[in-house]
Amino acid sequence: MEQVAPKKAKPARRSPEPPEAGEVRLGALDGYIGYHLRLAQNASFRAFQRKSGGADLRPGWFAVLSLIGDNPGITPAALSRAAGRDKSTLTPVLRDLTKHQYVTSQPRLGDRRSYGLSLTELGRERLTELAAHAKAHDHVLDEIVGHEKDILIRLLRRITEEVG
Amino acid sequence: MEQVAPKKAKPARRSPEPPEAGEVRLGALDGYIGYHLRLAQNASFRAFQRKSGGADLRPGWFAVLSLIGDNPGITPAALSRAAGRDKSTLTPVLRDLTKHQYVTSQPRLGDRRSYGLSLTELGRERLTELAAHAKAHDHVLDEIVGHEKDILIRLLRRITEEVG
DNA sequence: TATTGTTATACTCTATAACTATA
DNA sequence: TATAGTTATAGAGTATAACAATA
Repeated sequence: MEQVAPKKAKPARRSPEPPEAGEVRLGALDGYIGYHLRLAQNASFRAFQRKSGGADLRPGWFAVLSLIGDNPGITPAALSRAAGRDKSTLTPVLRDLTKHQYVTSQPRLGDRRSYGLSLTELGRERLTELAAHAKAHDHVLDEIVGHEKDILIRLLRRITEEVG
Repeated sequence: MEQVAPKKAKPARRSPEPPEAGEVRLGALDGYIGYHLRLAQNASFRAFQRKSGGADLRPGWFAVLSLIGDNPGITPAALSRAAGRDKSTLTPVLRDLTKHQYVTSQPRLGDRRSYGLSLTELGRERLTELAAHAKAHDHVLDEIVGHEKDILIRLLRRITEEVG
């Protein structure tokens, strides 16, 4: 549970009276799923950012690009539902991805309010590139959880679907 | 007073050609621990916010209050390490908690740069109250994961500690 | 020199509300 | 009336950098 940057760890070892560094009691917090969920997600997210920071990989891009790649013609609304976020959060992402020529839109025949999204050739290349980073990152997670990965994903998915 | 549960689901059930609502393929994303971690944490966080919004329960308060309660005399720096966030993020939280009379500071005898934190009687009451909300929320999570709670927490903790 | 706590600043992710153009 | 997409605004959570005081 240390900082992200260097490895200057060196237990202060003073601890005159009050609870110091490593010996803090988590107490009731330790039994909360929500607490551990937050810590783990945060740690994972920061590690991911760190690892891909140099590659112009916005954390929000990969999931969107990947979903479009697997669902050519998908609409922004369907995308937002699949990604579990509000449609308004997608607008800037899609604008960026379009500006970078990773994504194109086609008008939808039956509904002029909407439009279908798909990857350009460039977008496909970009996705491949980003997927390599994501895979490397997730590989670390895979190693940490080992053979219990299936259980973990099943539980997380259940939380996503049923919490409310 | 305003209920936040509109609950106006309305399955569109049209799906002419492109991937619509529920039938989106997650594709590669589905195998990523990081992806499910993010979705689950987000869903859980929002549910928690929704449930406790009326009670003036800032999501960031409970963990801090709880940690101080379990570690009287803890310093802000130790607190930040225990909570896994930067010390600068604690300053405003502690200011609020102090302003509300939930937390007090005592000077530290051996180190005049720092100070020890502890709960006031009011803070202890507040913590009890917040803990009830948190417990209710986490109870939902408990039910979702069932008997595999221990496994889940163990895996999450391992991720928190080892990712990097 | 290193650490504690504070301040200033900024970025990401996300949400709600209001608006348009359709449907 | 309801939905799709956009815009504007807001808030939570977090980070980094620089600073003064102290170690």
